[in-house]
Amino acid sequence: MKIDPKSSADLSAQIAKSIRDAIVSGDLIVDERLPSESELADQFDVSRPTVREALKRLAAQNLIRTQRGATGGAFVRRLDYDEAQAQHVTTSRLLLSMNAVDFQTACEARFALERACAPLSAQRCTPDHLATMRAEIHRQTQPGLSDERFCDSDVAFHRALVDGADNPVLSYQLAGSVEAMQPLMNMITFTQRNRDSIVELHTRIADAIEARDAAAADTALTELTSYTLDLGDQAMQARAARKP
Amino acid sequence: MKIDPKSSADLSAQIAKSIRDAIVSGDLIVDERLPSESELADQFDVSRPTVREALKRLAAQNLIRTQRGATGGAFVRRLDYDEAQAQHVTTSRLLLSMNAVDFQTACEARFALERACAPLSAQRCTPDHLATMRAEIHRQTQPGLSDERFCDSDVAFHRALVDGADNPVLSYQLAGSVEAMQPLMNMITFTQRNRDSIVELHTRIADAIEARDAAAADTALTELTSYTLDLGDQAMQARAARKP
DNA sequence: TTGCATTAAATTGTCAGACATTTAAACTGC
DNA sequence: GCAGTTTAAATGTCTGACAATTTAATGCAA
Repeated sequence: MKIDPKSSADLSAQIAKSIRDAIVSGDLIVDERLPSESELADQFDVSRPTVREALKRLAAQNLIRTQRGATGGAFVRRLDYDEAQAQHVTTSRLLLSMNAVDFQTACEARFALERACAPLSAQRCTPDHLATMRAEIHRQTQPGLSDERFCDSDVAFHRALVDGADNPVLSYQLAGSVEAMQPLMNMITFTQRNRDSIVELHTRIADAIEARDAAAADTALTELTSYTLDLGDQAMQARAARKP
Repeated sequence: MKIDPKSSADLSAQIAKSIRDAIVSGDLIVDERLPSESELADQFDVSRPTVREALKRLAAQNLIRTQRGATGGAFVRRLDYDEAQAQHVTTSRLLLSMNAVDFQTACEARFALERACAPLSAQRCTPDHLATMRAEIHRQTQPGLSDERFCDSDVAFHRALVDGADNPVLSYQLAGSVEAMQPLMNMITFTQRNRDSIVELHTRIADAIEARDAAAADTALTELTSYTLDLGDQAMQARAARKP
């Protein structure tokens, strides 16, 4: 293994890329042990700190894990759904906040994706998922619930809906989208009337899913979309009025 | 700033988390300069190599960029759509390969999501996007096109469809899903008859989008979904027969 | 022979200090 | 005022060392 010496990039970045490529291409398989830091330093003809910086880059991407001790070292790590999803949520949130994505755009994207999995959820949803949805709806009716808790419950409801499609890849993609929007949703003030309307729509969605009625679920989701968009518009206008 | 000394985690991981939290929470804003490595070392009471390992972790997540020279340092980086998307694709691909996600699951997820944006695309698609779709369809009819190139073109076609929805958040989420599936699609051998069928379906989709007919687009996409699933099944069976 | 405590070895984690490289600003001479 | 030079600040890299952790080997006693 050798690194292009005339490349202007950091050595640690080049080394990280080299190892990452080996992992992505399947050249290094899950749980395989990488050479020790000293060996890597020799192979790449750099010092150990440089190798370590490269390994830390990979660790930050959850591509490897390290173990200390005699049989320790760096091992290729199996990326599981939860980790990937957490990464996805973090990245999506940063993307929304750093690029000042407006509420409409994010909301539209979220509900469009959610509608995509509603038919599948109507087909395959288990009693477990339905129970979760009902429980969250009930939580949303409780008096004295803070706006933030209401949003939490809203996310939990929609996660159950998505998970009901029984497709982990879909869940991974969608949960990222739904949870990434939470900070934006948290800017909304939910009046009692708002909550009543949302709870009613959630109930209709749950009923439709339970009845295996994809069309009804789609209709309710569409209404929820426009209702949420309206709420967002009002919140934005209120914000604009406060800070002219 | 100080770090929990009794935590068992790596110092560099703790420092990275501390800085990452500051960025995600908005405490550090885009293009803001972090203290120099020496200053950070003093603040966190660790050595400079340890700080550097932490910074490399953040750099690997595209959260910071570094500049050398007198006015250099580490700066909070604006995460743009392309970068986030590239990250998303990489993560998704690894997730699929490392967890041996089967073709059906990935395919179902992909087309479910794609159907979600077809109505929006039918509403807003520009002549530009349509032209791209037509061009890719034409490319798919060319004789002597390798299976891999055919897949490339397929991805490009669907990207144009997705981008036609004119919602960058949707594009970001979906492109991840579509492109992540490409390695799986590449395992399929496309016969001339297969290609003809796909091209016909693509044409129907493009026609529907051009006619602003969301329902027709949805129908064609549904057919394309089941057709692709069939192709996948055949490919899997062929594989199983070759390697019993 | 078996069981247990001790020791040794390998590996990552951390530190200190040094030098190289790059970049922009300050300075100097004209 | 301008061009070239110097200087200072910052990251990039290297060397060598030591600490902490974990496993394996070793040796001794029952």
